[in-house]
Amino acid sequence: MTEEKPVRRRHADTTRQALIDAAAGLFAERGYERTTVRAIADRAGVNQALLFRYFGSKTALFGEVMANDGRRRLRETPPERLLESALRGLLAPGDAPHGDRSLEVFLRSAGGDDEVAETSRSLGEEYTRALARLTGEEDAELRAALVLAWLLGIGLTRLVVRQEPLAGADPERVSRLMLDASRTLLEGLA
Amino acid sequence: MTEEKPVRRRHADTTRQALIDAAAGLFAERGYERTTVRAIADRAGVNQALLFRYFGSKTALFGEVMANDGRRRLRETPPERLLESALRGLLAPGDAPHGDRSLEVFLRSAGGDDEVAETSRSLGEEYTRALARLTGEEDAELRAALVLAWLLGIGLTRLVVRQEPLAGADPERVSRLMLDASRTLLEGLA
DNA sequence: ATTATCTATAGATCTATAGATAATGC
DNA sequence: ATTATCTATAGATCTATAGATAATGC
Repeated sequence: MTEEKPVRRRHADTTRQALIDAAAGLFAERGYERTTVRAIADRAGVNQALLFRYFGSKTALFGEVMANDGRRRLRETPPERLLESALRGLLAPGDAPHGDRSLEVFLRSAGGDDEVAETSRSLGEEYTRALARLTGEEDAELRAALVLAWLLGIGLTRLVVRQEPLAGADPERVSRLMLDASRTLLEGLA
Repeated sequence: MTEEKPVRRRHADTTRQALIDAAAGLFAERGYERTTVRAIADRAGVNQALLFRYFGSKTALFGEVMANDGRRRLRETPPERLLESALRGLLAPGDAPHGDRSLEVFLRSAGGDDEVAETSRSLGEEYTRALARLTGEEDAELRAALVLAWLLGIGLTRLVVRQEPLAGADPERVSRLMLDASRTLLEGLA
């Protein structure tokens, strides 16, 4: 019942980070468009005017979130484990090991704002390049892009649209089916 | 330079259909959220108040569009050609044979309104059931759902996010890679 | 007389800004 | 004195409605 007002020193960097964290969470839960600057500020426990003071605009904050959090998995995961890591992140968002929810943000924000789409596109292209390193086929990038598209489609169906039977399926079974077929595709056996 | 004011009799059914057609086009181009009721009315050449008179609300019009146009491909295409037809529709929206752009609408509207997501979900589940008829595997529906997810992911990457190299890839090559791998998956060989 | 259509506007958002207030550091 | 924070509000949307106007059918 007590107001959870964390003892927050007046410190710009702390506030900035609180806004980034709040935005990252809300963008992942609702997507860019459905998240209001006021909701972000409320979750961060500060006034919404500060969002504009520190980031200038809502789209700029989105870019900051993607630049900060969004590439963590790409940095920390070796390419050969990237696909599995990303897939598990989408199938069981609860137990995310590094808390990179950027693919969720991507999926929930894709349809909207142009500047947002641009930011999302460049993240996707980085994933594609990383996955393309796994295969020596001459059309490596296209095959990698198809595998990434599959990953995104599964996330879209399961998380965003919540469409059965994928939404309720066992993560292990989904992973096995998808990863096996992807490996075949990347290795040029199909 | 002349105003294209089609000679339109005052006829409720005609106006209703004009609104549905205009909405179908705009939803496919921009998605539900980014399409305003005013834009729909303008394209239909009527006043925006009529949209509410005939459909009650913007979400209700969305439902009407999906019910009308959205299931045309499902009705007219035999299951064994459904996947290829839908894929080609997404890869080359220009030469759509029956003008069913409901999957585009689906992709561009997925992240938004809850009622819209509900409508989209049920369309997706119909596709899944149709595709599941192609395989006798015990997990037919899950395999079909994975194939549909792939289709949606390709559409999302190519049409909505416009991410390379998929956005600019040759439709034939994409089709071949995707359909071959899907066939393997549906037939339980993978 | 009926009903299709339009005008005008309410009411609810939402992003962004200008300027006041309050907390820190020298 | 500086700067982090908040108050108050402008200005731009957007959906939806109430009520006036105009075209059709008997």
